[in-house]
Amino acid sequence: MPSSIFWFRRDLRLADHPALAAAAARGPVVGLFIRDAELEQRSGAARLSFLRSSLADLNASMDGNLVIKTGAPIEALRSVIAETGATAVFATDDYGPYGRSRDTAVGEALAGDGIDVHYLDSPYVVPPGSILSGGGTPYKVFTPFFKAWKKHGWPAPGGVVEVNWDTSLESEPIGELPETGSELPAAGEAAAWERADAFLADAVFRYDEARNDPGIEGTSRLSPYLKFGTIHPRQLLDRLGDTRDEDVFRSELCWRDFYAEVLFQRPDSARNAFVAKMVDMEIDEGPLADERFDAWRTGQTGYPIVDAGMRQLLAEGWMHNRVRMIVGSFLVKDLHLDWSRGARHFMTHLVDGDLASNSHGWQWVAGTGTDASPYFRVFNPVGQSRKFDPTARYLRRWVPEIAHLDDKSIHEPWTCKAGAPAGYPGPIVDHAAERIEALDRLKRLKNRLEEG
DNA sequence: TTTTGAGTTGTTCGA
DNA sequence: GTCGAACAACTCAAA
Repeated sequence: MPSSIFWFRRDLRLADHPALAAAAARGPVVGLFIRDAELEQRSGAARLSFLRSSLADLNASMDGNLVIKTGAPIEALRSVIAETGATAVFATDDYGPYGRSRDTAVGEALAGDGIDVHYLDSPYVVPPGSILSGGGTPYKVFTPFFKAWKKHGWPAPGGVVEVNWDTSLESEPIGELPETGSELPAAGEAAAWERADAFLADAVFRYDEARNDPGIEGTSRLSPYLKFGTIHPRQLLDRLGDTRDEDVFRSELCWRDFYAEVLFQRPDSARNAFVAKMVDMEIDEGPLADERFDAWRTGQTGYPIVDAGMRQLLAEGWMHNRVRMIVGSFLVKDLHLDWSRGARHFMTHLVDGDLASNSHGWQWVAGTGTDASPYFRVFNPVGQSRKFDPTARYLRRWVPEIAHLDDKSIHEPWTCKAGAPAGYPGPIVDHAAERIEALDRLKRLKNRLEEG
């Protein structure tokens, strides 16, 4: 039997892998990863480094038989087909805008060459497009989607796939690990399970509360592994019980599916407001806006919780989710900048950067997304800091200039009796004033819509 | 078709 | 310090 090619993309694991199992059932398999310059350009150093470490781990699990090719996917696939005489290509289906158009083009081209192309399974619990509301339309609200998703169900995870790897090809290099200056998590399938086991044995049972405290390890930290498929969400669901806290974690996995579904239905929503009328919202641009964006980006806004988050992002390629919301709200509602500007910065630096979750997380914060959240929801960066980091453990870790301040004034150093600490900026804007400005802009938008 | 209930994560004000 | 109400009205999803 001639070999099949298994084309790895966002599924860098050997367990619970239906698409790989389908390839393996057909005979020898060339395990291929294509270094696509188009995708590498979109990754910052941290994500690229994590990806390459994940590939190195996968290669080790495959006894060194992972084949790397560099170039446009169709050319790389044709060259492997020419070298091995492979007659079929298998891959896990991709539902993002770039992946869909790439896979359609590749599928048509290879079909023309007489090659069988199979896209199976997905990186999600339920593949996008499978869950529709009673009216046959896609869901736009999370809660009914969550209910339908649970009702729909999912297959039990499979075991490790036994593969007869085709060893005839020389591989190109995985690529250097770019210098990031970031502390990245350990990559690979075993590392994913180490993290998952630790989380599922302990923090998951306090998840509802603990996930909101950025000063402790209360979140799963599994997002980078889910991004590259070193673990599949099915495998996590299979380990969850029915306590309230476990159900909250289950809902977080469902959010990942939900946003993939929304992006699948509306590919334009990666860059543009999901709610069309919000594109007319007034945003600030120009030199002052750029200066403020730079202060935000580098963690120099004078609001400790915002600066802590932005610095954590640069240092770890990751930011605590509670803090993602706070810095997002600050960019959009205090600085009046376009959410997509913040989203692009996140996508550059996040190790777990996922287009669907990132774009729609930002749109939720900006009020341009799928939920009908009340317009007066503006995060207060001081209030959030006091509420969720009461002992300032997170602030002291990431903003050492103010670490000596007491637990009360550290959240708003400008109120410090001894005067503002040296080496830390004063607040670049006044939150109370900018909150009112944000509400005014929404009011003005509404008035314009009513007139027009 | 119409009706009804509900909607991730908030803030502020005043009692 | 704590608590409930107001914020302002709209869209979605199901019955």
